[in-house]
Amino acid sequence: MTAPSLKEQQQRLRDDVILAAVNELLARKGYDAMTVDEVATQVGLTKPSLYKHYGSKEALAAAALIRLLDQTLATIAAQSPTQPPIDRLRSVLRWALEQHLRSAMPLLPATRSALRESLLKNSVYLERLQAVSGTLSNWIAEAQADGSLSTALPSEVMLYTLYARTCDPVLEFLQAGGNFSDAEVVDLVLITCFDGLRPRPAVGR
Amino acid sequence: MTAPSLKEQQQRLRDDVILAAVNELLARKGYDAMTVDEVATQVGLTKPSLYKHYGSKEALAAAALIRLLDQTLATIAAQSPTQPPIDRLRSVLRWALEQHLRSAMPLLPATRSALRESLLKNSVYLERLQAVSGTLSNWIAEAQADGSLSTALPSEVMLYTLYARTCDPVLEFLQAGGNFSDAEVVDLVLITCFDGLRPRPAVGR
DNA sequence: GTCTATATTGGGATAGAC
DNA sequence: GTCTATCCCAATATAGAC
Repeated sequence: MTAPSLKEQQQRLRDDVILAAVNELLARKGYDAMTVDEVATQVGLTKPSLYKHYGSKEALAAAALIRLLDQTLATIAAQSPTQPPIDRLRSVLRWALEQHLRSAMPLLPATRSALRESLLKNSVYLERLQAVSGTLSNWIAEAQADGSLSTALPSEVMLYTLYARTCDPVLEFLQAGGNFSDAEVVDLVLITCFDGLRPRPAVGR
Repeated sequence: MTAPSLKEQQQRLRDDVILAAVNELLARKGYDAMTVDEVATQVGLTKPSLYKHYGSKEALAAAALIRLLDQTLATIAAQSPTQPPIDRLRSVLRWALEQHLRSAMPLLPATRSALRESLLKNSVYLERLQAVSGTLSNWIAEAQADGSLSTALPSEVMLYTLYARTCDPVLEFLQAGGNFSDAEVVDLVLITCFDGLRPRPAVGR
C-alpha cells in the first residue's frame, strides 16, 4: 500500500466534483429532468467526457447515490457509541435534513422508473444501502429496548419513516414560506418526526 | 337550470375517465416520465384527440390535479361538523393515504419543474388549493384550541406536514415489504404522523 | 371529434480527431 | 482524456382527411 499518486488524487477530486453536481441536480430537478449536458456544463466538461467515465446517465446517477450512502455511513460512524441510541438516530437524521436543505439529498426515484430498476441490480448500491439500514435497525432496536422509542410501532416502520423524512417536502415548504431559518426548519421536522402532531405531556415524570 | 343533456353527461364521463388515467400515471411514474401517448392508449383514444381537448401536456396534468383537489374538497365537505376537529383531520388524511395506496395520489412536482411553474399561474388550481388549505387550517386551529393538537408547533408546520404525508414514500415501502395489509399501512402512517416515533404514556389521565 | 401521418426538438449516446 | 460533430430515438405537438 503506497501513498496515492498525484494522478489518483486528481481523479478522486474530479469524481467528487462531478458526483456532487449530479447530486445537486438530482435533488433540484429529479432524475428525469436532469440532463447530462447540464452536469457537464456545471463541472466545466462536455458530455462525451462524462460518458467516457460513466457509461450512461443511469450509471452517473447510481455513482452519485452511492457517494451519498458513503457520506451517510461516515456520519453514522462519527456518532459516539456512548450516546443514547435515540440521540444517534436523531443526529443522523439531522445531518440528512441539513443535506436536504442544501439541495444535496436527491429525492427517491418514483415507484416505477428505469433508474429504480437499475439500482436494484447494482450490487454496490445495495450493499451500501444494506450497511446503512443494518446499523440504523440496530440502533432502533436499542432505542426500543431502553424505552426511548415506541414499541407499539414495528421497527420496519421506524426505519422507513426515517428514510422518508430525509426527502420530506415539508422542508421545502417551510423554507419557501420564509418564516423560519434553516436551523428552525430542521428542528421543526425533527419534532414532527419523533413527537408527532399531538400534544405531549410535560417531560420529566 | 335545465337537466344536463346526454351529450354533456357523456363529456363529463369521458373527461373523468381521462383525468383518472392521468392521475394514475402521474402517481406511478411522475410528470416527466408520463407520456401523452400512454394516457391516450389507456383511455382508448389517440394522442391528437387528447390534444383537441387539452391544449398541452401541462394542461392535462393541471386538469387532473384540479380534479383531485375537487375530490379532496368533497371529502372535506363530507366530514360531520359535530366530530372533533382532530378526527376530521385524521379522516381526510386517511382518505388521502388510501388514494395514495390506490395509485391515485400524484407526487408533488419537484422543486423546479415546468409543471410547477405553470401551476403557479393557474388561477383555478390556486383557488382550489386555497380552499383546501383554508378549511384545514381552520380545523388545525380548532384542534389546537381544544388541546388535541400540540400548540408547540406552528399551524403552518402542521398543514404542510399533512400535505407531505399524502405523498409519503413510507406507504410504498411498507406496501412493497409485504408484511402489512393496506389498511394496516394506513393506520401505521397515521400513527407516525400524529403520535411520532417516541413512546407515549398510556392514554386516559 | 377522431383518426393517419408528419413536423420538430430535446437529449441520450457515440465516432473520431487531437 | 477532452473536444467537435453527429446519430438517433422518443415524445410533444400539429396538419389535414374523414
